[in-house]
Amino acid sequence: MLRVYNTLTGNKDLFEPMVPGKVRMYVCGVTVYDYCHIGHARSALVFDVLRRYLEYSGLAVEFAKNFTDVDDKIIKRANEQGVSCERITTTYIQAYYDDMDKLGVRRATLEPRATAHIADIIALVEILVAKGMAYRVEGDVYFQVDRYPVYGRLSKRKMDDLQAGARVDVDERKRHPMDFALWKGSKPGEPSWDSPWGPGRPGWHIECSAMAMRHLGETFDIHGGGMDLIFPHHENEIAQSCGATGKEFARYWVHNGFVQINQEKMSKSLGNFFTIREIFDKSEWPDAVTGEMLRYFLLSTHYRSPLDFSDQSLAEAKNALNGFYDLFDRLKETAPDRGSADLPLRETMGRARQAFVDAMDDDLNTPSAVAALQKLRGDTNKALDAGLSGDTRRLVREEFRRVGAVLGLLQSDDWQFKSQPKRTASGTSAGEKAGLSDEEIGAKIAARLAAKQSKNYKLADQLRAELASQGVTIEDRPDGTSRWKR
RNA sequence: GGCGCCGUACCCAAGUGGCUAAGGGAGCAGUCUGCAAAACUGCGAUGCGGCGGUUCGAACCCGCCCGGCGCCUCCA
Repeated sequence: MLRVYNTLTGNKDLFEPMVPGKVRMYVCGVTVYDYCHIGHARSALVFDVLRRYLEYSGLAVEFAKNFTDVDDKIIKRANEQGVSCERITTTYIQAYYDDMDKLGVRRATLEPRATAHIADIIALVEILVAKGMAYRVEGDVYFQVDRYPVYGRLSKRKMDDLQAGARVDVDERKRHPMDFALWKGSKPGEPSWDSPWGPGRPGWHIECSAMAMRHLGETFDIHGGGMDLIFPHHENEIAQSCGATGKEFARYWVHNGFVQINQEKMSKSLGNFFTIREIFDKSEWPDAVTGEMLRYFLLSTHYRSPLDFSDQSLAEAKNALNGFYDLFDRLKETAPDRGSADLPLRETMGRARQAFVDAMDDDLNTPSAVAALQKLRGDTNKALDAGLSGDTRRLVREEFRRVGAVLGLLQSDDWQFKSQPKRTASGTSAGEKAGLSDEEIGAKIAARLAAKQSKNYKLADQLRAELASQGVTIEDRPDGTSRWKR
C-alpha cells in the first residue's frame, strides 16, 4: 500500500482514494510565457511517476494538469514583443509539449486552460461574494482571509506571523494585508472578460480551484505542485475552495523539492537556470538518450529533497544507464534451451519486484526503487555467467521493461549503442564520432576477425583503434565473434 | 522576526532505534581475454557535521552548537 507525504497532515499517510479503484489528481502546471527549465522538468516528472505508479498499482487515474494562460507575466511578455497574448501562450504551450515529449512525460488526461474556464471562475467568485467571503473594490474582487478561520493550515502559518512578513506595498484598499485577488479589473489593452464586476480577468489562485472542481469534483484525492506553491498559492486555493463549498478540497497535498545549481535555488530571478531544450541542444547524445539520462538523474534523488544539477551528475546517470543497456545487449545473444541459473534468477526477479514495490510504496522512494533494479542487473549478469536460457533472458528483459516503465526508464531497444550520435554545433568529439555507418563498422569488424584468426594481432589492434577513434567500442565474445557499440 | 528543510565514503544517494550502514558512479587489485572491452570477485565510511543527553542499544529520539538552503513576494 502506498504511503505519501501529505503536506496538510505533515505525515506519510496511507493513500486511499475516495472512490475505490479510482484516483483523481490535479497538478499545477506552468504559466506559459517562457520555456521550461529543469525545475519544471522535475515537477512534471515526479507527478508523471506518481501517476504511472498508481496505474501500475491497478488504479484508474484521472489526472488534470492546467495551463495558466492569462497572467501578468504573459501580458508583459506580449507587450515586450509586440504580439498578442494568444501568440505567446500558443508558442509556449507547444514548446512545453515538445520538451515534455522528449522527457517521456505522458500527457495528463485533462489539460484545462484558464481562459477556457472563465464562466466557472466567475461562478465561483460569485458564490464567495454571496457568502460574504469576498468583497468588491471598484473592478476588483478580493478574498477576505479572516472569513476563513483556519487559513494557514497547509503552510502551518499563523495570520499574525504573516502580517509581520507582509510586503511594503500592501494595497490600502484591502481589508487585510493577506487578502488576495479573485478577479482583477482589466486595464485597456489587457485581455478581459465581462463579469458582474465589470470587464476583467481572473486572479491566479482562483483558476485552479475552478478547474479542479469542474473536472474532478468539489473534493478529490491528490493535489500537487512545487514546494514554492504551498504558500500562498495552495493555501489560497484551499481557502477559497473550502470557503465556497464547505467541504474539503484536496485530501492529499504532495509537493516536490527544488532543483538547485551549486546548492542554490535555481530560478528565473536569480538567472541561474537551465532550460530543458538547452540541455537537449547541448547534449552530444540523441534526444531519446538524453531524455532517459535526465529522467534517471531526476529520479535518483527522493522527490522531496533538493537536487543539485550539474554536467557531472548527468554523466553519472549516463554511465549508470549504460550498465543496463550493456546487460540488455548480452541478453539478446543466442542462448541455450536451458540454463543452470534459470530457476534461481526467476526467484530473484520476484524478490526484486517486491523490493521495487516496497520502495515506491514508501512515499515514492525512487532512489531505493532504482537500487532494486540495479541489484537485479547485477544478479542477472551473474546468472548470465552461470548460464541462462533464451526464455529466461526474454523474461528478465520484459521484467526490466515492465518495472522500468513505472519510472519511464529502460524502454529503449537501441540505446545510444546503435544510434548515430548527433553532431554538435562545435563539431568536436561527438561530431567526429558520427562518421561510420553500420556497414562500414561491420566490414572493419569482419576484417579484424580475419586478422585475429590468422594471429595478425597488430592489424587486428589497428582496426580496433580505428573504430575506437570513431567512437565505436568492440566487445569480443568467448566464441571469437564480436559485438560493438558506439 | 515567523515557519520549515538539509548535512551519510572521492562523487551521487537510500536507511530514521537493534543482524556485517542499501544501491550506483569513479578508483585500485584480481579472474577471464592474444591484448582490450564487457562481466564477475575483492578492496573502500569501527563511521553517519560537532558536542552533550535519553536508552540495554542511536546515523536514526532530545538539547545545544557549526555549516548550507528554502518559504514568508511572481516562481516547479
